[in-house]
Amino acid sequence: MSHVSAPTRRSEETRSTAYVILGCLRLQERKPKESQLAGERAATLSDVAREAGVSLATASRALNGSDRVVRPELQERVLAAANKLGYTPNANAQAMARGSTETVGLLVKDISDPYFSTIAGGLADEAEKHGLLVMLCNTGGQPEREQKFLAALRRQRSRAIVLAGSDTADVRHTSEVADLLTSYLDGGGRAAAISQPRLPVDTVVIDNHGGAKALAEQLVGLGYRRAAVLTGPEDLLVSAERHAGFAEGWLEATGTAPAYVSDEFSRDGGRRAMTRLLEEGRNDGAEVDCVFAVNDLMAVGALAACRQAGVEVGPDLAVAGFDDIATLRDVTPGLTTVRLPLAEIGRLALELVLGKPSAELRKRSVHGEVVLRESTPPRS
Amino acid sequence: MSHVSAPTRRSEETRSTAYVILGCLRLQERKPKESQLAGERAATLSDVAREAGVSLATASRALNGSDRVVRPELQERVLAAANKLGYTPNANAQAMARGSTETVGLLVKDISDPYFSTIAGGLADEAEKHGLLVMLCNTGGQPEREQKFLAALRRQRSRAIVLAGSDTADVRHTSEVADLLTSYLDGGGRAAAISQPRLPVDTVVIDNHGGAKALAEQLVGLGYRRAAVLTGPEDLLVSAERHAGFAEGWLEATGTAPAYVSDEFSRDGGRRAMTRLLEEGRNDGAEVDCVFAVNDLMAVGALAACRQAGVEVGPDLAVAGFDDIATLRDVTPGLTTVRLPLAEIGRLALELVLGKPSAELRKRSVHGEVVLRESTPPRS
DNA sequence: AACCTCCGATGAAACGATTTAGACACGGAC
DNA sequence: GTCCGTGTCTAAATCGTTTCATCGGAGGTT
Repeated sequence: MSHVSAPTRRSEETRSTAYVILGCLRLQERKPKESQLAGERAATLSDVAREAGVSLATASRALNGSDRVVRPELQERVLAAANKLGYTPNANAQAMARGSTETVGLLVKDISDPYFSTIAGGLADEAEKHGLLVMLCNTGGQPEREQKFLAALRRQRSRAIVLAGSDTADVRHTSEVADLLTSYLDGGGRAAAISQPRLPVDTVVIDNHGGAKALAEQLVGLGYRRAAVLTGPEDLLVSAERHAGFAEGWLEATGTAPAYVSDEFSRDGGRRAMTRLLEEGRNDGAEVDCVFAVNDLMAVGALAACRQAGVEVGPDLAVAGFDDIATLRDVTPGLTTVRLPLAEIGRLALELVLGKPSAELRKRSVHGEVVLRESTPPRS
Repeated sequence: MSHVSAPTRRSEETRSTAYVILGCLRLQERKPKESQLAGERAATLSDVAREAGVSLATASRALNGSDRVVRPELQERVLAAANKLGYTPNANAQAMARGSTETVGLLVKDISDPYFSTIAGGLADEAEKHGLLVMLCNTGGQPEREQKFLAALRRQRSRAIVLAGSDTADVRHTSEVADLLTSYLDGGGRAAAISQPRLPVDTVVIDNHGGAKALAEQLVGLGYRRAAVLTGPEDLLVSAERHAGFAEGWLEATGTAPAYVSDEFSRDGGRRAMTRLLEEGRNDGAEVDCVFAVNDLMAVGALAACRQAGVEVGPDLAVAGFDDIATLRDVTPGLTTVRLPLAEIGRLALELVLGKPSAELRKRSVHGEVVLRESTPPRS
């Protein structure tokens, strides 16, 4: 077989490697139906047992060596047979027989948001270490979807669930989620939440309040005196906590409370809020020297608004954010923010949810670290 | 029951809603072991059937009404029984009996990379519409991990697999992946790839070459004459394609080939490459007026390097990227780039993999759109 | 030689669904 | 009165593993 470039010349023995030679791998001739009808169904454990000339039980033990009491010689024969037949255990059957799976569910509001994707990355890495698979559930912040996913994960008999999602003050929804969760827990599942302290499960608590407060103190230390906060929707807990923390710090340090404007918890929300803030400031003359956006995305929107309005961030006006999103570390001017170890948070959440269960709710606190950059220079 | 604030007063009937009244929901008293031993195991379909006074078969039909031939009255009785017992179908058992699952696997190199997370977002949304769950596999670009995940997805009898991952010229690895994939396909699975044309499966082809070429043409049109390309590792296909496309366009338009520097396919790689480029330029006097980084992350790194070196991007030097990552749309100066409909690509990949199988390989092309911003002003 | 112990392997019963083939009752047509 | 559909429901087989009793035999004690 000289060159394999003529697809017609390809024979059976070439199936595994020959087509690699081509720049573009070719699909070998599949016969979608025939192969199944021809009794070529996936090899099962009984097939392996028969091939090796042992019983089902022995084959099972030899393969997953649970309570390894199988003669080495037999073990080898079974392994060889499995290999020869291309045996792949059926995880669903295993799950049924064992009564537990190797799957954990992860609920996020929006995986394309770097906040969540970074958490997901950390969690996925940790999961891989434990040999677990991650079910990604993108709720889009819709309560129905969140509940649907929760139900689905329960059906799947997921070993554990991590909620990193929408964290609203919607009592009705929260209570329904709590219900689903407790019945899931009753069924032997494990669950943990990230920064949703209202849920009746173990939680990775992010110190939003403290981080924002520390930021406020630093800003006052830099010489700023009149602040405004760009917040998300009122019922979004993260936003509310950060707002409150900042306000508290600011009040304690300056004796005045910061103003605030709220809009969407997104880049565009930040831009709109900032635009409004600038207009109002011009109108009533009560201009601020410093703006805190409750997350980096909003802060970046604010930067854009400033640019458009001809306000130079840094000299004219200080802007700070929260999260320290990696891809945003290069905006100009460098954005002062509160760094959150997001990947670590994901890792921690999985650790928490896999740790041995305890009667009382476990909490694991994570603190942010203020990172000063050029968007908040010392005030002259 | 006036105020429920005293946990001790809580009785059985309050289980579903009462604790919601508290600011912080409380875990109801769980008895981790007892409840299981007390025969309180999850309700099964037989339980429901018994409760409703019908047979297993009827209960099954009534619930998932496949070939609906069950009397409405009975149907209702079954539904009521299921509801009363809090019945949750066991997806694993269903998967076994039906021989198929509701799960699709998604392999990405790094979910915390906005490129992949945006694709994942699009795919997840589409999956939700089809009632499918997404298994997220974060390969970290490690071949062994990729193969492990593929095997795991096969064990799980995933309905389909989408590969959006590492796309290297490593022939050995690619061939092993191809092997795993074909045996998965033989087992009745479906698979598709994103921008990995060497794999023997349906593919969403991203026109990296054309996009980069178009970008080159536009830049020449703006008056640039001496270009350099910041590439990723040589064996990374995306990088190579974009490099080649840009080079081709540039060569055709100016008659000269662009120089290039390669480094990691990341922000830091871009920064290092740019730094080296600037140094070399100063040394041999062959300075460039325009730099194309093969993705936005590298471009942003390049911007940082320029800033540090005191080179003003725009007036002094043009910089362009590729992808149009959403969170990077606000860097300053605005980054010229080639916009890719990433979410759409994820959606498309799922569509492709769920579409009815065909004998020949299906390809779906996606083109980028050049977006000019301030980082590449018209050359005076 | 009879008895007791282990050790290693096996048979068969779960696990929780779906689904096929069969049973039963009821009418209408001849 | 017999025959044949038709419409519902049930019994039982099946899916692929795990695991709990068993059970046969080898080896050591008395």
